[in-house]
Amino acid sequence: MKKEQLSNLFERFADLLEFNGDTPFKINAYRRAARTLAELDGEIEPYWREGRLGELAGIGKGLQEKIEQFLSQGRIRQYDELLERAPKQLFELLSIPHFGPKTAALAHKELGVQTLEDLNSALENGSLAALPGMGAKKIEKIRQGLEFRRAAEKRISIGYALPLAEEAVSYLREKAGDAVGRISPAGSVRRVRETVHDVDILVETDRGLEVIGLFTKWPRVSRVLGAGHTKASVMIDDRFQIDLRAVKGESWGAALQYFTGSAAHNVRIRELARKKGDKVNEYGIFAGEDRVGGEKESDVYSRIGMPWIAPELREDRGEIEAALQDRLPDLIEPGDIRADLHVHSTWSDGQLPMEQMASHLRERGYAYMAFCDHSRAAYYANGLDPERLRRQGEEIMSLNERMAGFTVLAGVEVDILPDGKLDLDDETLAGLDFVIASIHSAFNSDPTARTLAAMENRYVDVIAHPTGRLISRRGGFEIDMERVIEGAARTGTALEINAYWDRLDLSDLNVKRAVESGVRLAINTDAHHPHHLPMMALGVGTARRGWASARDVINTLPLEQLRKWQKRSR
DNA sequence: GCCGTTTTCGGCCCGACTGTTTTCAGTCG
Repeated sequence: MKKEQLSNLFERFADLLEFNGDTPFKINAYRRAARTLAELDGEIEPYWREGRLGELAGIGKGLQEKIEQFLSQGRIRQYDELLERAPKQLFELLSIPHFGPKTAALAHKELGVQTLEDLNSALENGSLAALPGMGAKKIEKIRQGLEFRRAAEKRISIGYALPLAEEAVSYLREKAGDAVGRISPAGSVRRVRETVHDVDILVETDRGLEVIGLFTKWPRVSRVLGAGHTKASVMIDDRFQIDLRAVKGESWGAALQYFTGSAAHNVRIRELARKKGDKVNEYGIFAGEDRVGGEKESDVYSRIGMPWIAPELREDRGEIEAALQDRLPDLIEPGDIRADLHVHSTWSDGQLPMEQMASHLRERGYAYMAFCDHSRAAYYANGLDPERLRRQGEEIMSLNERMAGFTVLAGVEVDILPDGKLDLDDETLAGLDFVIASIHSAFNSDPTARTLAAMENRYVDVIAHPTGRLISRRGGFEIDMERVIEGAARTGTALEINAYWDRLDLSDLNVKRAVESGVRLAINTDAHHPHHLPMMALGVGTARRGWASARDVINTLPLEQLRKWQKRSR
């Protein structure tokens, strides 16, 4: 993917410029262009061929020329020249906390530091400490930063971060009592990004020092990195950072808006405010010296003439334009979900028998659910053949007689085989209430064609985890999502947002594409244990990040309407 | 390097914290 290569190239270009002490605005221009490219719908080449590169946000004459150079020659001369003169591992060095471009340039110029190993030596032999401006504490921070960089290579899943944030909020609410008012997660956790690098919590209080003191004594805190009267940073399990910020009530809304981000969204918001002659910062909205708002988050938006924007949309992916034109989507809410349509039991690799599992789902307030255990090709998961499926169906019938006001559908997660056929015949599928199809093997045998073939089957209601990615382990198979979305729209098959923390598949961007094409979605937990059921919130969050409404999602439908929606009844 | 209903030049979001600075630079979010 050329656009991804270019996006990475521009990010590194910005690092190089920063290392060389170039102007910050120029550096930002490169980073903005990198972002535009990363989030571009479709390929970059057509823009080049049709001379439309200049239409892209933040791509002017100079960057256009660089993109053309890259696309025609595979490289950018100026970049190569900068790279030539920079330390060998510049990008690795710059990723070390507290070791920024200025310090890197100094260490390179004075000590010839080229690599992480060089830096380690310069720390060990005291030569870095001997440089001007390098005191003992700064050296210690860099040493810890280097250690941290080696330990924490990857980001943390939202599946871990969101519950942790909620736990921190509960702790504060309980311990701080009437010292605190409103408390909320902020940052990428509040935006429900699939991975985050820390958790931000905002608390309303007039007694900052006291509340922050309490927070640093939370038993889950393993280390306090810093604590003042407006902010504390702590580590959980020595590997995960939480930042707490204390603000006064009059600033609550402005602060919540500011600390929720994203950075790109906030830059746009502040620009708009400035054009109206206002100044927005984390303390409020100001016209000259006068405070004109900031107590409520919506103040920030209403002041610049737009409705409040849901946190999940705040990525500068068109939400600001939509808000200005009053065409923000009517986003799906957690309470819209009436069913979980992808749940496993001990009939395959689930950990609880159906009756217990079904009780947990009913307790969550759903009206119905579907057991979709694996089919026989998933032998590792004790997959079901037609005979065992028939017996499971009988058990579900008797289960339904005992479950008042709650319906259990007999379903299956049928494997899409390497040749594109399904692992069960149509007669068996016709005997079930609900059918999910998915790829679990042979990821390299044309997953696009196999998925398209599966969608042609009139009994297949949903394609589960369409890209097969595991966020912490693999990127997913090479699937042409554009064609899959077209196929789903044509055949009337839903695509799953698998809410399991390591999948979140479809991703937010793919959800947005699907919604724009009129494809229906199904948000399911793929639960193998009741502990997995709360992850529905991650799926709904991902749907919201993809601009989905309740009407885009089939498991918001009452059961009779779900049945009418199915292909088999059309 | 980008961009324009103040502008084709002169802006570009803005503040906290830390350390080593005796007045501010670097880093971070």
